[in-house]
Amino acid sequence: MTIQITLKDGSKKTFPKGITPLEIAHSISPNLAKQVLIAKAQNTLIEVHTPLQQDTALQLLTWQDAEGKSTFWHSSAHIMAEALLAFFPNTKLGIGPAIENGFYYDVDLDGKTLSEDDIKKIEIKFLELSQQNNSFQKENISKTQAIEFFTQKNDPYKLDLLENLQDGSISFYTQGGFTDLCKGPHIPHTGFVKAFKILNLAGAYWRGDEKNKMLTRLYATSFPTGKDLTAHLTLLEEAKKRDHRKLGKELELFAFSEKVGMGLPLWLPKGAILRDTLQQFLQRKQIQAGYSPVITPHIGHKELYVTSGHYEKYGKDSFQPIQTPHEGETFFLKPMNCPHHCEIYKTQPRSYKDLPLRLAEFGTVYRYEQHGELHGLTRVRGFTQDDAHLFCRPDQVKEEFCKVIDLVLFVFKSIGFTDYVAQISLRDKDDKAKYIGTEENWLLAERAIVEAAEEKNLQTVIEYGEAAFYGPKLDFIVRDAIGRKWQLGTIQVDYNLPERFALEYTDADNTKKRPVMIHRAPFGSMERFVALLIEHCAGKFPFWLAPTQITVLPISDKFIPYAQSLMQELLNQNYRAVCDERNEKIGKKIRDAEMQKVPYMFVVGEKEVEQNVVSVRQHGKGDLGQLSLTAFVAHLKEENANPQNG
RNA sequence: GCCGUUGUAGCUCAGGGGUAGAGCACUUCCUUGGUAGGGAAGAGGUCGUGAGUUCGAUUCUCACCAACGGCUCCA
Repeated sequence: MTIQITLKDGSKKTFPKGITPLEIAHSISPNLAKQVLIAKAQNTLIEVHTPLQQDTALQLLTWQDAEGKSTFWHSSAHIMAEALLAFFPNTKLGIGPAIENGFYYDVDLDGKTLSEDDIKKIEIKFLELSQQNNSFQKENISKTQAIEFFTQKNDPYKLDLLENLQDGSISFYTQGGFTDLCKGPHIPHTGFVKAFKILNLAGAYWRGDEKNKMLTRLYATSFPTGKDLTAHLTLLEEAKKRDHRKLGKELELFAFSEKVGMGLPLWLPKGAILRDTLQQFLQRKQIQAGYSPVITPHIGHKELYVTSGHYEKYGKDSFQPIQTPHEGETFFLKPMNCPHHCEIYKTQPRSYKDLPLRLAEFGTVYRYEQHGELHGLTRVRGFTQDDAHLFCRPDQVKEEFCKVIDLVLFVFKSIGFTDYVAQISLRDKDDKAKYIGTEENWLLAERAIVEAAEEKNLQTVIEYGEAAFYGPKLDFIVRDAIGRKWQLGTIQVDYNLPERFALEYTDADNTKKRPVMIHRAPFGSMERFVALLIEHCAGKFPFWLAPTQITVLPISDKFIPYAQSLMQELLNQNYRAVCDERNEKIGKKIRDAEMQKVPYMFVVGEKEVEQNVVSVRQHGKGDLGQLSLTAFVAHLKEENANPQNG
């Protein structure tokens, strides 16, 4: 009795029936057999000791494979639980899945907290256990037995999990002295895990529901060699150096003040220049694309938000109202710009010929975010959206969508963002009742988004049920230095506000029609965009965005007049230049300019004055030699094309 | 809002029951220099805020505030 195995490279081999993936690995090479963690047969993960009974397409997965890693980490979570229980036997276990770059386990420590010493002890115990090469043994078990087991252990979380499991599909895994409810699969034995570190502790609600008890989440990672762990920790350190909060302080871009209030960023001179440059860049591009800039106030009458529906939905969770002392009026800080823009739409009767109408505003909004949620510039309470609202006919939705995607992609390309994903959020297929707007319009809009994303060749993820109640949307998701995901650009279709504000246009047949509204923000917000920009380029901004573009460094104060004249000439040509007149040696001035990541430095002394030239030094690259100012400016124009002209 | 950690000079951090220290930055003086830190002197802090324990608290306890790591949330 033989079976045919098709391997990853397409080759077919014949083996006796009942052979295991591990034996097959052995037959290929003993080295592979040492590395194989898990196998994949007909797209299902199976353990390496599983006998194969029929013809199968088989993949042997190692640490090099994503699924090899996640299995490795999941098994590591079991070992960590075993190590933890060795010191805290009363701990109740929640869930312990693999995640990106590691794994976690949610545990109920029975009121105890873990100290640094405890962590160290657990880490040592973990390695002790892994060295025992304990195999992961699976045991299928009936639901009754499982419930009995965890009732005896008094573990409410596992019992909760069991409630949702089908009898017959329940399995336990045991390694060493530790048994856990788990559907598997696992790596062959604990010995594969040679390096382990607990990264941090955090609170997490059981099942992610804030009504439930908060458990302690141990985040950890593990590797097949100590070298891999060291490399990973080095990577984390490097990422921390890019953190926009650290660089924002070092490069004097922005700050926070307890007195001003949490989550309310103060833009320092250098940060303000950067932000302003970005804003002008987009503003110009938008005018080219047929947008009309508008400006609206920072507060709005309560009635505005009653009409928009935001008052009812968010009124009590927002910044509290502002009362006028005499008229008895109530105002709110504006949490978004759309209602104001709807009122602008209504200032005159609109014809189908006027559409699309694209109203754009860099509008500052205020939202009362939970204080635990605030994070540097990426999550704040007062921020400026690069907002615009496109009022269009239903048949224009797709074209407008495509144009916005073009604009977003242009922005990303100009900045050098390449690592992003477009997330399309559509309705929940099973619960269409919670959405407003007609079925016809939804279908039209959803199709328009999907098609537009396809036409523009976006790498997309479709999420059902993630749409806003008022319409589907497309968000651009970008990662920060530490791998956290943030929504930047967004494009959202809205059927709600046109309805609530009773927006109309007169169609060709002289009937009143309702326009569709599209919200869009390529940057998302100036704050979040700048944060990710800082991390993306590690503070080394492209020339056109650098707060200081050129620093002139006189060798001694004899040459300050010449240095000043150079600076002035650069300023006259609209470059951002400064002159370092401090009584310091040139080495020190260069060091400081390098640390501030200024793109170009002019070193000027006797030679330069005599020949009327500058010695140019480029950040991170060093001495470029001597040039006349004219030649340098020509070089700049060649090297640093401003994307505004693109 | 919830769980955990942290809070000492403008910044980065050390210290510790008897009212504080370093480096950088800052001010003044010396130095006038050639591609990543020249030298000296000086000024700077109610040790996050408030209460409690104590003869005495910046240090120990508690509460509050804020930052950080997460969870929940995110128009």
